[in-house]
Amino acid sequence: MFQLDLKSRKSIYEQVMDNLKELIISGVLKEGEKLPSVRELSHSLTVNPNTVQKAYRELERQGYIYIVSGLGTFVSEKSQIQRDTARIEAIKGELKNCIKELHYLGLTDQEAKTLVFGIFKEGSDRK
Amino acid sequence: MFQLDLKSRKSIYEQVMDNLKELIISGVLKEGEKLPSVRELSHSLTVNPNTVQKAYRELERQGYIYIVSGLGTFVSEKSQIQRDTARIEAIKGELKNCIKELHYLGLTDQEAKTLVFGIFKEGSDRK
Amino acid sequence: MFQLDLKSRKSIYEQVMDNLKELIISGVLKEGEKLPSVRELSHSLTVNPNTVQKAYRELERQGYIYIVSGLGTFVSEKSQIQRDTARIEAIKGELKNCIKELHYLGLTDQEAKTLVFGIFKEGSDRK
Amino acid sequence: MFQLDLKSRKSIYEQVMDNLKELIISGVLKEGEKLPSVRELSHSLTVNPNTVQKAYRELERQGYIYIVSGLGTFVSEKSQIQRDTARIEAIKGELKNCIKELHYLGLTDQEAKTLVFGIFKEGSDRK
DNA sequence: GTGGTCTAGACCACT
DNA sequence: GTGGTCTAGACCACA
Repeated sequence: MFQLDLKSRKSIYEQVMDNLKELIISGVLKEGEKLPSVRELSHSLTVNPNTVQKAYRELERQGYIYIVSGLGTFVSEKSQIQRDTARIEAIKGELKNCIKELHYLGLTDQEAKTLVFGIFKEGSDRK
Repeated sequence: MFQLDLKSRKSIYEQVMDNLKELIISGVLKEGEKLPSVRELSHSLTVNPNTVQKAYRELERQGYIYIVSGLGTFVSEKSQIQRDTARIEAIKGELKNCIKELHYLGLTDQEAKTLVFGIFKEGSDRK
Repeated sequence: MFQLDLKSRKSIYEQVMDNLKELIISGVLKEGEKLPSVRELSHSLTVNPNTVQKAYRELERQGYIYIVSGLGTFVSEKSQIQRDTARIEAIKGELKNCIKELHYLGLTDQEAKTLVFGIFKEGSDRK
Repeated sequence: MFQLDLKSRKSIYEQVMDNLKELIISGVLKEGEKLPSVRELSHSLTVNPNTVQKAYRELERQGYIYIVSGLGTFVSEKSQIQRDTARIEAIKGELKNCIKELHYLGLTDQEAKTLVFGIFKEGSDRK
């Protein structure tokens, strides 16, 4: 389904969440579709089931999926996904800091913009 | 000098780092200027000296300050940091993660771009 | 696993680092192999866990090991370290200092060269 | 007389020692010649007198100079300089470790030798 | 005075 | 169980 990077500093459950989010947002996992069971996924990732469960629970909290006890876990309708504006603001803050730091490191405004654009470009190329 | 948010999810030493970096980048702390000693700062923040030291050491590793044992800690010359391509790459990575996360949060590519642009615009307005 | 010399002028965490590096380089600890946990090693060395952790973190920074929070610490693949030109430069610096010091100690350039050659010779003999 | 690098991790008194040693070994400071007084040198280096004094004391211990109370400090006869064989062995150990590490980093024996030679070459070029 | 190392112990998040 | 952070101290070498 996807791969984890143990060497990353990100915790494993976060990586699982991020990967699943990506699959949902990109439409690979469609609305209403059933996710693999905790056991299945934990086995295929060779990861502790608790870790997968934590990822599922957090994704449910954020509205991406819903868990039906005894039946399985399913992708929510798009409209269910809450826009976590607080989180968005936090990220905006981080972005600001990064850009400020780029300036401090000697990049011109233009260079910084080019760098950021490059990231968007990479992203859309990959798709 | 600045305030910490003990309730934040960010660890204290990271907050110390970010605050100091901010002060350096914004020019409040000038090149060559002496930072408060580990003990001073730890006292004024009512935080353990080890915590401040950890922040100082990491900032030194990133090139923002240099530590002279027995003398004190000083802001590096900008020229020391510039051309630090490794650091720029690291920031690029952070930016990537931020942008990825915006997508996760449901923003379209276009919305994310607009948000990032806004940051650049704010920056140039402020000047 | 190994022994520390508390009387040494080297700090404990450096001794831990050097010993582990030696074990990794010599192949006693193989790629991917799990290192003892911080607590285990600190206990078996009768040393504070923080001290071991410091050694582990520095070794991670240098690329020799990688740390997975909650899982353990593992020896990096060699390929991760190779081509680490920054590290090579750092070693070159150390070598320079050593050679400078030999000169300080009164060895002529020729004597120093002979000594260094001897090391290469030993190495190839041992093979 | 010479310059210090505060950003170096070497302690200042060690830098003073090393510089003076270099001047003595290279013959710039000749046998019997008077060294600058602690005050003079500490002033010209803008350094704490205690620091210079510590360097002088240590150099005396190693036989490079001798201190005559009330008169000044002088360069020893060459024959006085003790060959600190223990120290030489220690350095040899460090060199061994460095070279081992170079091998581990993927350098061939030949590449390592070339690198080490380069250092000797630089040194003699500078003279 | 400065930073550097270390101990003994605590609490936390993650696996 | 794992590592990560933090506190409240202590002692050291250096300036």
